[in-house]
Formats: sequence, structure tokens, C-alpha cells
Amino acid sequence: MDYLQGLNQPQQDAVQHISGPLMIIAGAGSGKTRVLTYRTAHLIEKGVDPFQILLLTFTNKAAGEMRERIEKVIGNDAKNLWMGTFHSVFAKILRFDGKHLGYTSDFSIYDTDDSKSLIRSIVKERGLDDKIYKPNVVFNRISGAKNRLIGPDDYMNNPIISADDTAAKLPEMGKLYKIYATRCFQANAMDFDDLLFNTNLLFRDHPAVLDKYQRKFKYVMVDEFQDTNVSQYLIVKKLSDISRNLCVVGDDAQSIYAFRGASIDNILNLEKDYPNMTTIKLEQNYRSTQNIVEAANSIIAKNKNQLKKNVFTENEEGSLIELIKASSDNEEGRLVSTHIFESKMNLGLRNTDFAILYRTNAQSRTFEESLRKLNIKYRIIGGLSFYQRREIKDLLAYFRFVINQNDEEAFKRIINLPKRGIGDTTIAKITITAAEQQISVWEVVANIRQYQAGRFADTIEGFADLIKSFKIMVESQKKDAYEVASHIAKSSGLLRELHDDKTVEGLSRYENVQELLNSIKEFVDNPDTGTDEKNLATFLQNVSLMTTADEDDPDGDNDRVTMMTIHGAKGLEFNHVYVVGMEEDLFPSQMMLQSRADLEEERRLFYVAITRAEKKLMMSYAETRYQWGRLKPCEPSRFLDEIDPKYLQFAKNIRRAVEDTQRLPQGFVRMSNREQKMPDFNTPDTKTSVANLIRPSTSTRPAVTGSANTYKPSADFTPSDTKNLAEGDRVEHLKFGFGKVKKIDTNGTDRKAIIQFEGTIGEKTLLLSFAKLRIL
DNA sequence: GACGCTGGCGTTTTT
DNA sequence: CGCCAGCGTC
Repeated sequence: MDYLQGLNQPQQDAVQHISGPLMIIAGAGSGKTRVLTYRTAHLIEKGVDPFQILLLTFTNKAAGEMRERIEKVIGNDAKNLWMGTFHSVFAKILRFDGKHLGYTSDFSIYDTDDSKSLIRSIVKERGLDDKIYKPNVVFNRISGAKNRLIGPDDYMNNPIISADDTAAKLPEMGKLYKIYATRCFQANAMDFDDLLFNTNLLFRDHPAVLDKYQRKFKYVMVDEFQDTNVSQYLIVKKLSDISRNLCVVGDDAQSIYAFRGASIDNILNLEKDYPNMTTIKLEQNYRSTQNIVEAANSIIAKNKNQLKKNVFTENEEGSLIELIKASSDNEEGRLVSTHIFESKMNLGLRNTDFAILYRTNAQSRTFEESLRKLNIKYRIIGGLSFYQRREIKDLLAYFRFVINQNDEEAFKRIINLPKRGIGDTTIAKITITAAEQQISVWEVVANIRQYQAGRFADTIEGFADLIKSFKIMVESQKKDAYEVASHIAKSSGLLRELHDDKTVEGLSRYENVQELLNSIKEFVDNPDTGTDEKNLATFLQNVSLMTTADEDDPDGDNDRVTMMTIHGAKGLEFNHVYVVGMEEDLFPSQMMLQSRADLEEERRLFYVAITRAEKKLMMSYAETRYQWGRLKPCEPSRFLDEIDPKYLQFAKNIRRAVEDTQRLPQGFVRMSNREQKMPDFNTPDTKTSVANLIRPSTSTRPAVTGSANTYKPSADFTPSDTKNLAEGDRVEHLKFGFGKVKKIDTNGTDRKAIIQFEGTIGEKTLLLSFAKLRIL
């Protein structure tokens, strides 16, 4: 047991604790991952079968990494551990045993978009006003109920909830919940909350099943316990009812998911439910400098609601926290990027040593721009992920529908894709028929003439045959997931449609679909991703339960600056950390304070941000920020006042960030006659410079950016814009280089220019609204 | 049913 | 500013 050598006393105690309930309160940077790793290894060395250990982590990636580390200690046995997120582990269990609740093993998983779309349909069908019954609001209420284990019937019979709904002017909520649940069930689909809710039902109503898993999982461990909700807690509690070998690791000071039902009460409940529980506190921080640890302590001390602990470090004192004041959000981007650039030069650091953390995903844009100008590679975690893009979701919907033909939301997505002439009216008829007759959409589609003799019967029969042929291919098992997937992509016409779209945007869509197919190939070829079958259904499940941190870099170049929200940074550490956007209303978030009046959670979030830093921490705020095209004045965050000033210092020697030569090429213009607004301060600002005119879109941004291939058209393109460009003009395009305008095509709705480019690129038809052109 | 235009509205964080 | 639902036209 060499691994005990490098551990301090409490860490050793935790590792060597074998039976009975155990709670580890682990301060930030106190080495909890090491403890969990070694404790698992230790259990196995003491003769526990890895099959009997269940380890629940916050991301699938964390599970994967921990599995690797455990493997290093105990070898191949680690493969047999059950590890993953709550959602992925219990989805797996529901695939086995969901039949007891009436689901087949092929059930679909609805993501938030699917859920909201279903709610929107239901609200419409019932003739309710969707301005009052906003899908968002309805969904949140349903989700909240499920997380408190309140089913639709309980919901309707609960006078307190009814009164609350009536007060909120949503008296139909109960009925909507009931219909929503029924429709999901009919579609053989579960949403994210259902995965936990149904696991609870399964364990509550089917003692034999519960018993099976209680015997299987003799040791249950939960990481990031402070972020579990009641539903999750009850699952682990039930599982460990017999063995009572429950081990949870968490830090109440880092609880940042109250908005989705996580509750510190779980920690208190645990003490009640397990009176003989051992509690171990890990208080020594190995990650950060003294200044950082103490500054973080000084912040979190303002919270009333917390467990007592004393986080300390024996690391060096380190430098002070630097504060950067910028005049605008764009200048903030420039200053931070320049600082990264100079730190790299002066200290010999790599891009991976840096992280930029912000409160909201939308803040990433200015940093993307400024980093790109300095040629610093970056990656963005979170935001709009690869798998949320339209073309990807479309193809995935095909897969979903082939595997589970009851999947109403997948059906709605693909029935008219590519265009088959089936409109909203026909789709609504089909889904309503299905709901009324209590049958699946497939039942209606496959026997369309029985239900509707309309003029679309032929088209729909054709569609049904197509799906049937795919289904046969999946079931024959002669072809692997990749072959099936690419067959579906081709035969559905999806790939062809994208291929025919010669716009820059269409091109990137096509590439994305190819990338998805590649990743399926990789999935099939990669030998060691657990013991599951390598079929399309497994791939789908992996994808739908992927956490944002799970997405990996597509290319081999991993030396990148990391940008993400503070929520996404949980559990990570970086040499240099920039916490940006330190402005009142943004952080702490105004929304948060309004809806929950809970400053303490925001403060914990701030605590999490600070404690990610190992050596250097910088914070920045802007005095003005662009919002909806307007400059908005900002106040510094109250959190800046809360830090003991002795840990703070204003950044000095920051040069004006970008030299003119490093700007994007001069002279590129947008083909628009719209006037540009000028900001009311004198620093040159990218908002009004050419950089802005060709800036990457926030919505089609790839998961990993830095390449210059995704730009989005302006939404406000008008016919007069084409006047700027004439046939015969010599132009330069940002991506394709120099060329000559052969023809301007103003027929139809798209205004296109056919341009002959020099070199091997050849002729391209460009939608003018993309405007990545410069007239020479 | 498809498509373009217009006006209203929005940004918290995530499985 | 940009998205998208809703409306009007073909």
C-alpha cells in the first residue's frame, strides 16, 4: 500500500475506512479525487469485487479519468467498476429494468428542447395561451416537482401546489403535467428528470428489483455530493440500505446547483439518516498559494449557511490577486488576452495553463475575438455544443426514431426533413390522433390510410417504408453502427440536401454531419469504452447523456486556453485563472437575486471560481458592456468589495492591447447599407471596426473554435445590399482568397454572387448576406 | 404547404 | 443585436 505514503492523516483515514457510512467534507483543492481513487483501489485490494462498487461522479469524463487512475493502481479489474453520472448509470439500469414500469429497453431520452417542444404542442392543443403558459415556466415547474418526487397525481391532489399555481395564474399546470407525463410515456421516452424519478419509482414499487441492486452494489460512493438533489439522494440511500456502506464526498462551500434542486440539506439529512456515520474533514489545500486560499476564505466567511471548516495551505505565499479595470467589454477582452500573451512570454507558460472563467456563456465572445487576434489557441467548454446543432440533432432524430418509433419529438423533427411537403397541420393531425387514440405516432404513420385518407397518404407511406427499411438494417445486426448511420444519413436524403447547399454555412453543416459519422466510426472501432454493445442505441445514449465537460477536442492540438462558465469549471484547476465580468447584476447575477434572493449561492460560485487558481488569480470588470446593441454602464461587483483589500492589487504595466498590425484585414466590408453606431468613448472598439463585421456568430460557434470557418450572416440583410457589389468586381474572400464576380443572381429569395476564385478553389456561389468579401 | 417579412422579446448556471 | 413565432403571399 505504497499509495498511503503521500497522504496526510485525514486522507489516510478516509482511504482506509471500509465499512459503515462515511462522509468526507473536502475543502477546495484538498485532494479528494486522490482519496476517492485510492479508497476504491484499497477496497479492491481488501477483496471487494469491483462489480460491487458503484461510483457516481459529476461528469462522465471525471469517471473516465478516475477509472484510469484506479487502473494504474490495481490493473484491469478497474474495468468492472460501475462508474458514471447519476443520469448515465441509472439510464443503464432503466434499460434493464424499465420494463417493470412499462418502458422498453429502447426508450428515448428527451433533452430539454424536446421537452419544451412537447409542452408547446400540448399547450397549443389545449387551446391555452402560450404567453401565459410559457414552455419554459411549465417545464421548470414540472421538473421541480419531479425532483421532489411529486408525480402528476400527487401534484394535482396537493392543495398547496394548486394554490401556488392558481396564484401564479397557471391553474391548468396539474393537467399539463399529467398530459406531459402521459405523452412521454406513450412516446416511450424519458426526460432527464424522469431518469431519476423513474429509478425512484422502480425501487419503491418493485422490491425485487431494488433487492437485486442492493445486493449488487455493496459499496456506493458519491462525488460532489453537495450538488445532488433529493431524488438522487433517495436513490443512493435506498441502494445502500442493506450494506450501509455509503461514502459521500462533498464541500458545502461549493454547492452551486441549488437552481436545479440540489440542496445542502442532503448533508444534514445524511447525519440524521446515518447516526453512526464517520465524518472526515480534509482541510489542507494542496492547490493554491496562501494568498488565494486566504482571499477565498475571506469571501466564503460572509455566508451564514455553512459547515465549519478551516481550509489552510502550506504552499508559498504567492502574488496578490490582480484587478483589471477595462472601459468596455471589448477592452476587457484585449487586456486579458494581452496579459495571457505576456505571461506566456515572461513565464514560459503554455496555453493550457490559463483559464478564463465567466458567469454566462454569452461573455465568451469578446475573449474569442481578442485571443484570435493574438493567435492564441483556445477552446470553449459549454455553450452551444456540437450535439445541439440543428443538423446534428436532425440526424440523431433519425437514429432515435428508427430505434424507437414511438418517439414523438424525433418524429416531428424528421417527418418533413428533407422537405416532403408535410406541414404543421398534417403533423399536428397525426400527433393528436395518436394522443386521442392512446397509440403511438408510429401506429398512425404505419397505417396512415386507416386514420387519414388525405392527399399526403402516399408521402407518409413512403416515409414509413423508409423507416422500416432502416429498422430492418439495425435489427439484422449484419452492419455495425457506423454503416447503419451513414446509410441512414445518405438514404434519408439529409446528407444530399446539405451537400447541395453550397453556402458557407451549408458547407460547415455538411462537415459537421461528416464529423458526427466519424465519431460513430471511432466509437465502433475504439475497443475499450466499457462493456456495452457497440450499437447505434448505445451511441445515442452516450451522446444524450454527455455532459458539457465530456466533449473532447477534435484535433490533436490540445495546447489551448480554456474558456468556460464557472459552473463548468467545478473540479478543475489551472495555473493562471482570470475571473472576468466582475460586475454587479452580472456576477452576482441579477436574475439569481430576483428569483431566489439567494446571494449565498452566488458567493459560493465566486468561491469556486477563486479556488480554481493555483499560482495566479486575476479579476476584471468593464465599465460599459454591449447589450442588445447598446452600451450599458456597469458597476463593479459587490464581491470585489468583499475581498480583504490586503490580498488585492491593481494590474499595472498593461499595454494598450492590440497593435494595429494585428487587427483583422483592413477593408473588409459588410454588404449592408445599415449605418454603424459609434460608441461614445475614444478607444478603438472592435464593435465598430471591421472585426465586428465578420465576427463569428455566437450561435453557430463550434465546440472548439479558433479556426476561421464559421461565420453567420447578418440577420438584417436587405435587397439593397447587393448594390455594393457589381459583376466584374475583383474581390477578396476571407477564406477562399481572391476572385472575380462572374454573376450576381438576384432571382429568388437568396441573393447570390457566383465568383470564380483563383487557384484550385474554383467557382463558388456565395450568399451575399455572408459578406466575407472585400471589394478590391 | 413553403417561404419571406416583421415585430416582439430576451441572457443564469446544466444533466 | 439576433432569434423566432406569427402572419401574409404565392
